[in-house]
Amino acid sequence: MSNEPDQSEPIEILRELGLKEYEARSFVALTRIPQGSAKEVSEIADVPRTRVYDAVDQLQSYGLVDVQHSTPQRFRAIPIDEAIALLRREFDERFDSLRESLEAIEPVGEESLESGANVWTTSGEEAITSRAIGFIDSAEEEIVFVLDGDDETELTPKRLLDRLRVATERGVTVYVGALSEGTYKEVQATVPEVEVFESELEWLQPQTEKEDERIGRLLLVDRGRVLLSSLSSGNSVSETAIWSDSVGNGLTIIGRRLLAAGLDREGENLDSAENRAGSHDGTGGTDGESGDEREQ
Amino acid sequence: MSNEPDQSEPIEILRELGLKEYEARSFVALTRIPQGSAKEVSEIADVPRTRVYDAVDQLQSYGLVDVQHSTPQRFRAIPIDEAIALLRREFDERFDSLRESLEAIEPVGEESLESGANVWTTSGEEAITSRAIGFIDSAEEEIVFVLDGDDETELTPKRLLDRLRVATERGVTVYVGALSEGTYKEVQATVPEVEVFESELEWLQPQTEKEDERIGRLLLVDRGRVLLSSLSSGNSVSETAIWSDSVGNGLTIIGRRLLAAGLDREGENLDSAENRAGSHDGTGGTDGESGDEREQ
DNA sequence: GCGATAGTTGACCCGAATCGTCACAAAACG
DNA sequence: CGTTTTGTGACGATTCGGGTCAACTATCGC
Repeated sequence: MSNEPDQSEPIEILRELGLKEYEARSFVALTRIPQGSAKEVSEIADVPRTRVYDAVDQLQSYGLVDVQHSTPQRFRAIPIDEAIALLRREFDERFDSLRESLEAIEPVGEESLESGANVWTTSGEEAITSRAIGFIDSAEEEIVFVLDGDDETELTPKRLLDRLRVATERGVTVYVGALSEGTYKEVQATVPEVEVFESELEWLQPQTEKEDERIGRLLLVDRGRVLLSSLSSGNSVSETAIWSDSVGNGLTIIGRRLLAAGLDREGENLDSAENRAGSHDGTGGTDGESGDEREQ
Repeated sequence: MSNEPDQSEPIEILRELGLKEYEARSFVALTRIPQGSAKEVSEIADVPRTRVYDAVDQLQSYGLVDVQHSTPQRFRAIPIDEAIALLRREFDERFDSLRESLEAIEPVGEESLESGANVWTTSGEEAITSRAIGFIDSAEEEIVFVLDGDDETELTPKRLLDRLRVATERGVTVYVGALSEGTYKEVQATVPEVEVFESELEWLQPQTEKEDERIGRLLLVDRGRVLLSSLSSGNSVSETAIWSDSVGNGLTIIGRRLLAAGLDREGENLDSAENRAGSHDGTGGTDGESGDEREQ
C-alpha cells in the first residue's frame, strides 16, 4: 500500500546486513503480519508481486521465514527475537573465522621496525579511542589529556577511564583537563587519583567562528607521543585524529607548547616536565609544520 | 605479487561484512605488513595501484586503517583485534537498532488468529532448532524426539537439551530415540530423567539408496504438533524441515504412526500414551487413513 | 635548474548483479 | 466454463563496482 509508518529504517539495516532490497522489504512486511500471501506481502512491502517469490525463497534459505507450500503459498517471518538471534550468531561466526584467517596469514614482510617519526591520521570514535588507549597503556611517566566539554559524544568511555586509572596505579602521573563541569566531575569520580583541572583552555577553540569543526581530545604521553582529534559537524558528528608516536616533529612541538601553556595556569610541575621531555628521544625536531623526516 | 598463501578467505568474509572487493583486499594486505605504500598494497592485495587510494580512503573512514599524509602516503591497518572489536561493535549496534525499529512498526493486520491446520517448511539448522524449541516449550504431556545418528551435525545443541530437561521438570513425558550410540549417550548424560531408547528406527531411512537425503530429526509434541527435518547433502549439508502445529492433517497422522511403530519396539507405555493422546485436542479429523480416531 | 621518474587523482568503459515489468501457464473461483 | 488470481520464467533498464588509462603533480637525479 502506501500507508506504511515508514519501514525504511529496518530495511536499510537489513540491507547493511547483507539482504537484497526485495528481501529486506519482504521480510519487514512479514514481520508486520502473522502470515501473508505473495500479494499481501507485495502490497505491504511495495515489492513487485512476481518478485516476492524469489525474495521469500532466499529468506527461507536464510532461515528467516517459513513457507507454506500450499496454493496459494503463505509466508510467515520467524519471531523478531529469533531473527535477531539468528543473524547475530551468523555474524559472530564470521568474526571468529575472520580473526582466525587473518592471524593465519599475517606475516609477509621482514621485521617490524615500527616507530618512526610519522604522523598518522585515524577516523572514527572507536578507532581513535583504541589508539588513545594504546597510548595510555604505553605511558611510563606522564599523561596529559584534555578533552572537549561536549558531554554528548562519548569521548571518554569507561574503558578509557579505566586505562587511565591503571596508568596511575603504575606510577604514571596523569593530568586531565576537562573543558566542562560535567566532564570534570565524571572524570574526577571515576579516576580520583588523577589530577583533574577544569582547564581554561578555551583557546583550543579560538578561530572557530563557524561551529563546524572543533577540537575533540588532546592527548600527550610522556611528552613524546601526541594524539589530537577534531570533531567535524557534518550531518552526523565525525571524529578525525592525527597522532604520532615520535617526537621531533612539528605536531609534537605544537602539542607540547599548547599543553604547557594550558597547564601552566594550574600546576607548576609543568615546566620541569617540559624540560625533561626534550631529552628522551633522538631525532632533533627541526621545526614547524611539515619539515619532518620519514621512516626510520 | 602472487605468492600469497591464499588470503581469499578473509577477503570473502570481509565482503560479507560489507566491504568492497578492493577494500577487503587492501585491508587484508595491510594486516600482513606493519605499514605500506600504495604500491606495496597494490602488489600484495592484487589491486590496481591507482585504486588503492579509493579503497584505503574508505577503510580509513571505517576506522580500519590509519593514513600517513606524506608523500608518498603510507598506510597501516589497525591491529587485528581492534579491527574485529570495531566491526563487532558496529554490528551490535545494527542489531539493536534493527530490533527496535522492527518492534516499533510491527502491527498492521487485525487479530492474530494463529494456529490453523497448516504445514510450514523452514530451513537452516538454527531456525529449525528454534522452531523445535518452541515446540518443546509448548509441550504439556508428551514429547517424542527421534534424531539422526550423525554426530557431526549439531542437531541437538545444549540449549535444546536444556529445554528438554525443563520439559521433564514440568511433568512432560519425554521419549528420545537416538539412532546412534554416541547420540544416545550424550542425551542420556545431559537429560537423565528422560526415557532414551536407542531406537531401531532404521526404517526411517529406508528408501534412500543414494545417501544424499536423509532424515535429520523427528519431533512429535502432544501428538498434535510435528516437526520433521531432512538433511540434504549438497556441498555443505543443509537442513530443511516441515512442521505443523495442528492435527488432522496427513503429516501428523503419518508422523504419529511412524513414531508409534518405532516406540512399540521398546516400551509398552506407548499404547497407553497413544490412547491418552486421543482425547485432548480439537479438530475433527476427517477419515481413516490410519484408523486412529482423534480428539473428542 | 631541468628532464626523468614515481605518486596521485580523476575519468572512462564494461560487465555483473538487481531492479522493475511483462507475458504466459496453472490453478482457483463463481 | 469463463474469469480472476497465483506461480514461473524471461527480458530490458539501471546501478554499482571492478578494471584500465591518461593527465597532472611532486620528487629525484643529473
